[in-house]
Amino acid sequence: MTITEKTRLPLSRDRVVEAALRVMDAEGLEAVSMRRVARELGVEAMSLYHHIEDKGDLLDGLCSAVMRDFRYPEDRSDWTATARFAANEWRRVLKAHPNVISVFAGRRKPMTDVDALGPMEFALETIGRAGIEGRDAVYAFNVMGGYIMGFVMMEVGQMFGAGSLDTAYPDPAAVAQALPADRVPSIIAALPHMAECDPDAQFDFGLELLLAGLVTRFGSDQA
Amino acid sequence: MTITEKTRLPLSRDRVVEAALRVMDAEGLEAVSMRRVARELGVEAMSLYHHIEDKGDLLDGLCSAVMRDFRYPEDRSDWTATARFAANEWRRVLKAHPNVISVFAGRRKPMTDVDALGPMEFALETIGRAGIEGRDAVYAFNVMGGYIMGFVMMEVGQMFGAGSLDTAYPDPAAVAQALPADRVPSIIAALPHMAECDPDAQFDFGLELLLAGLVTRFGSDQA
DNA sequence: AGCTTAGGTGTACGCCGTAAGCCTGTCAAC
DNA sequence: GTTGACAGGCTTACGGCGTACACCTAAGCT
Repeated sequence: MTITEKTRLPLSRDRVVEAALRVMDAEGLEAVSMRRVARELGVEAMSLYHHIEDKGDLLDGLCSAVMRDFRYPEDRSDWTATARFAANEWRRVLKAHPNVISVFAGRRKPMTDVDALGPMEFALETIGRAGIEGRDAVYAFNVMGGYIMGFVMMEVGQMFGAGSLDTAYPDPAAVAQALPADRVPSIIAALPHMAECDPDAQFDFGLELLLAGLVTRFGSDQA
Repeated sequence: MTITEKTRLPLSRDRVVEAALRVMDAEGLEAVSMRRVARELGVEAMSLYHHIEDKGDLLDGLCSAVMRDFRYPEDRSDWTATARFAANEWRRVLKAHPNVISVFAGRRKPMTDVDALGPMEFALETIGRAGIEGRDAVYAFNVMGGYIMGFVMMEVGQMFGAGSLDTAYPDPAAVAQALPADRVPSIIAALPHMAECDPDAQFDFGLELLLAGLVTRFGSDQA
């Protein structure tokens, strides 16, 4: 189909997903509706269905698009360094689109898109390079993956008081105000430290704990 | 208000939240609408607004209700045992309502309900008993909490092929079918092990890694 | 020239959250 | 005992949602 006198780019699955990503980043996940995404493209809602199955398919596309930003290192000689890199990269792509974690959380089926699976393949490959195989590899993957996903989820959600991103931490004093002071003394005591903590350092802290645990459990041979 | 001739229980926030929980467990999160919950109670949608602020408030109530199932141990003498207990309990309450993890993931503000905060208070208290204080306590909490949340999220989502719950694992052969075989060899190799793995054992595996890491980092005094 | 088809549009249906107002039964104040 | 406030139900209505279905147009074939 040639471009009409309006000189409008033709739609495509990628363009639709990109537009949805923009809407999600700018206005939140609940703003991602067929009509809103279509408007973003100067088009009617029903036109999107020529390029995606349905809304679920669009959300799957969002997950894949986010994962496609994952960068792979050239040097993979040291597996712990590679694992560190992968973990940080995973967190980076998730935090680049803070609302996408809700989409992942809402999924009830395995991914099949090869773009979305690339990072997982890379992670398993790295685990294999560490000499961790079979059942142990799955253990290692789920432990690391769970940690990363959960950490980001708590981080972007400011779920238990500690947030990050560009939105500042909630003021500890204000949060404490909203709490029944005598019932949750340990939380109150922790609040100021939540505000002052560097989330990157926290993430690294747990990451090193897990990596060290994996190393002592499985040795540290490289390939 | 006395009970009318229809002998219907009066509504209350707790009854509304309970009904919503039932709907969510039976029909999924997207079925939790004002009208559906009202129908569950034999009532009209607008009646709910006399007991909850709005839908967001209802979802907050779901989170609190789930956390209220958290059981606390009597014996807290050994802090690692207590931490293990708390982690397992946290996972248990989340898995008892597999869709609630999406609600948590969608939250963008700290919790203030004391019922929902009880487990967090308990966790921080336990961490304190381990002699971990201040900034370190926040680190430990976020690391453990992130791990638990993320593990459950991946577990109930069957996100990367490995699921659990009563729904059986996806057949590894069938999943492999849907994959571009040559592009993701490590995933293909891991699939059968995902199917055969015990998720409880996986969870414990990572949990022990983290606990051991915390112990070596901070010593193991008890209180 | 005529056919197929890809890719856009418009209309319509049954959901959704919720604002606004109404109706009735309870209960405290008089 | 009457009255007035009000708690807690109900009804209606509005705008937005996902999407089924029918339609239109123009490109690319034979």
